[in-house]
Amino acid sequence: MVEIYNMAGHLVRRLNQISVAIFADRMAAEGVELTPVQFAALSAIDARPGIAQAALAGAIAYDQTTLGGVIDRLEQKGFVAREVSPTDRRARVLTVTRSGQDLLARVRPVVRDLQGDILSGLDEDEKAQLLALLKKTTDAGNGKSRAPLAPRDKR
Amino acid sequence: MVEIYNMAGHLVRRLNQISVAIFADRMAAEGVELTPVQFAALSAIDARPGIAQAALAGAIAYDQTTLGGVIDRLEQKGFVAREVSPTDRRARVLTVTRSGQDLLARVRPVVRDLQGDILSGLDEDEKAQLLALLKKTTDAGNGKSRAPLAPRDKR
DNA sequence: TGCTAATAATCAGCATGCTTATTATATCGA
DNA sequence: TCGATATAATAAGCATGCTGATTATTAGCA
Repeated sequence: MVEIYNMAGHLVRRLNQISVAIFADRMAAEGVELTPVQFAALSAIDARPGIAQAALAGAIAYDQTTLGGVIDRLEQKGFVAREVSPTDRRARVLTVTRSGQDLLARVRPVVRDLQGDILSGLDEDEKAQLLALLKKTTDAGNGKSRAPLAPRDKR
Repeated sequence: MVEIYNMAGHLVRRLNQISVAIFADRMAAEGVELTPVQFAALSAIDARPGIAQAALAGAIAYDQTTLGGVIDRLEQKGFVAREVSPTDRRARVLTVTRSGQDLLARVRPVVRDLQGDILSGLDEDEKAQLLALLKKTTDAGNGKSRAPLAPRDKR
């Protein structure tokens, strides 16, 4: 056991991989073209109609550039509308279209249901424990992505 | 709380994101150009000199195509040598170069050390618990990525 | 007010990660 | 041994995810 298999980083990568694969399978079974990332964005916009891209990126911890691309695709599929903000011409304001709402209604129970499958091999207590620990540590590690531990040193 | 924030998928994505960011920070601080994925591959090759790409992909749960690209970059940086297998001309056999070994020696303690930081906000008991649960569920969910739950239906 | 600094979005560029398809080579069974 | 099948690697194509740069716009301050 001189290796990576017990490392948090590796295990988390693996579990994320499993999670994404399960999501893809379920959506395919449902005949729906939607990635986990797209679902999260759509769901979050639905909860905050009129939110701007930057704020949304913060809310669901996506990189702003990445989110731009995600919204592109959601817009192209007709699930999201993107408009210039009336109060800030730099910002783009997002809303879920009717078609997006229909999709959400259809897909939400499937997504809720599949969460349990991601944590396969665990009993209910263990799942709850794991979830609680994940929540605790992600909350603590909050600004880790776009706010580097070390200050931007270049210049 | 009508949302994604308590979902396993979202939390795991976040934690992976945090993990990758911490790794990148530490490597940058070390003046080393190495991603988590590249480190895992290099470390695994070092543990199994002469392993072929397909077998390595299986060992560390990487997609075979993805691994091809990872090895490309490790080879280009001079950390890994790739040769046609003497027993199977389809296969490419991998070994860590001297330079790769030096890098591993230098970076391994840093990687080991950073694992604890990924699980910030947890005490030692909680970290051990989370690690054990992650291990248990990833072991159970093993074939989830390249072995779909539903059979390939197209055609 | 006018200039500077910050912010929102986007672009280019690179690394994962996966799918489908293609090529080269092995393997297995008739 | 030949032929169908399987396997190893790679290519093309798309979706995340991040960095650094650029443009447009806003905010803050002298």
